[in-house]
Amino acid sequence: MKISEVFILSDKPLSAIMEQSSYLKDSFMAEHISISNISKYAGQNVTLRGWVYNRTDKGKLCFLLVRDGSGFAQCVAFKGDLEPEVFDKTMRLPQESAIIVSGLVREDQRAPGIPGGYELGIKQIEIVQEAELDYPMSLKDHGVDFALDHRHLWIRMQSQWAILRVRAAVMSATREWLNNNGFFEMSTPILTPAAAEGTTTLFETEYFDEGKAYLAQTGQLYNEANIFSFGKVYCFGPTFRAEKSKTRRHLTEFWMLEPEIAFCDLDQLMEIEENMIAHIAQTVLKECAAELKFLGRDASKLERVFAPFPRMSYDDAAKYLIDLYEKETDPERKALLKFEWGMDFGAPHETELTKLYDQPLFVYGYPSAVKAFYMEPWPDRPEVCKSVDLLAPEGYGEICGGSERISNHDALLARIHKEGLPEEAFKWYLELRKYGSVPHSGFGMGVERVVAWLCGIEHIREAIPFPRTIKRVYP
RNA sequence: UCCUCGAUAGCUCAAUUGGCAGAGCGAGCGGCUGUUAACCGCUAGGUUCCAGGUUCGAGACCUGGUCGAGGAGCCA
Repeated sequence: MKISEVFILSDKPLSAIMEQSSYLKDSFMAEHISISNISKYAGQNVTLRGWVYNRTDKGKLCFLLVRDGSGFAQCVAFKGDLEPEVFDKTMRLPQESAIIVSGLVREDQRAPGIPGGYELGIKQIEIVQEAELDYPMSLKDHGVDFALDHRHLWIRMQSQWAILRVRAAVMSATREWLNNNGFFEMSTPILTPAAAEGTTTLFETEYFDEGKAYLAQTGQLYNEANIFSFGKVYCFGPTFRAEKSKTRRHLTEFWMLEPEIAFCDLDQLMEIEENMIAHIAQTVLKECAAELKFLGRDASKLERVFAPFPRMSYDDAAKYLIDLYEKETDPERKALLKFEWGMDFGAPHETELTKLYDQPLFVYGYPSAVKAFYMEPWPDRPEVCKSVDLLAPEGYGEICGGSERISNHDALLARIHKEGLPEEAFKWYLELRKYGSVPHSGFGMGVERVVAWLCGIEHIREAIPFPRTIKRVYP
């Protein structure tokens, strides 16, 4: 069968497109497939629907790299196989044109793509829309500012496609593990009346006649209410921080997972964290092998991510860091590594600690002074609290932060007073400690940081479809 | 808020001591039956971020500003 026709539909109404599409189906009878499954169709005629990612024409031969959302596949047109006007049109297809292309799938090691190794010999091509010629995102390098200004187009590029597919897998694996382990997803409010930890880092908005409302920077306090009804819960949504942080690890809007568990102490919390993180890493390794390979990620580094993770007390970490600081001779590095007991870790400190292991590292028992007011004090050491941070290897830093919460009413009230927080705002939160209070714990996981770590990318702004930074709310 | 760096063609960048504004990619035209960010030839494409200053002469030097990046602090 040799059918060679080009339909140019861009100026026609949708009904006309539908009509001609169904005509095509009848006339060609090729199954619509996803590129991700192309290897199953070797030797068969199929139809792909997608966009021209790249085109290379070579005289009587034309290669189209077509993407369809599920992957990237090479489609090859030979001049001798097609009507002259069809071949000519194919040769001139601009990047990003939308097409429906049919032909024979064949195995060929030379064929690029994701997954690659298979290509489609074009028999018929339908142009849904011929893209305009001034597509800004050429396949060469781009600067950060230009790329972010064109984020709506940048996400079409292979690297961004791969990263955001990993992100989706991370989110799905996270929910999968929690749902399979007795957790219930609870949506906590995004518009909130007050800060959990002070008001300097909140986005503020007018709320009718009620004064100010603030975009949530955590759902934790609400989840502490939820556990007394559901036992084990999590919230998973956007979180907002108005901090003027300008680093590769910060966004003003990021996605945070926050599990909260009743009858759970710090040790049990760490077990939950390491099992969940290991599940996420192993799922991504399995389901996103092609994406990680494209990104050049060393998969062996992730294969080691199995529970249990190493644990280190803050005291031991501090000892190690102070020793490191004292031995450092380079004045510039010495200034960065400056450390004494009681300080919170900076990024350079985290990096040094994670160099010690090729697994994520738990550091527990931080000084209460550098942590939030609701964290349970260590027994007999009130200057330290039952908190734990999980630091990702290879310098990716803190991916989870959690703690056992104060369950005693009077102890919590005392902390609220000590921090100078308005008692009235925490009335309901304190009330949870009056009716069946139990030891409980929870943590927050920054999705973009986990994605950046798993993908091995430099900056978390690429780990979310439309990043919001201190200098950017467009597009 | 602080420190450091940057802004030149649609994009990525170069331009020696202050002396004619350049290349690659992208776009257009032509050539090529296996390209992997193809290659070869030709064509088009510039308010060198803005304002002022020094100079015979400024992309470069000086002053002020705008925008951006990296980092610190803070945090996930």
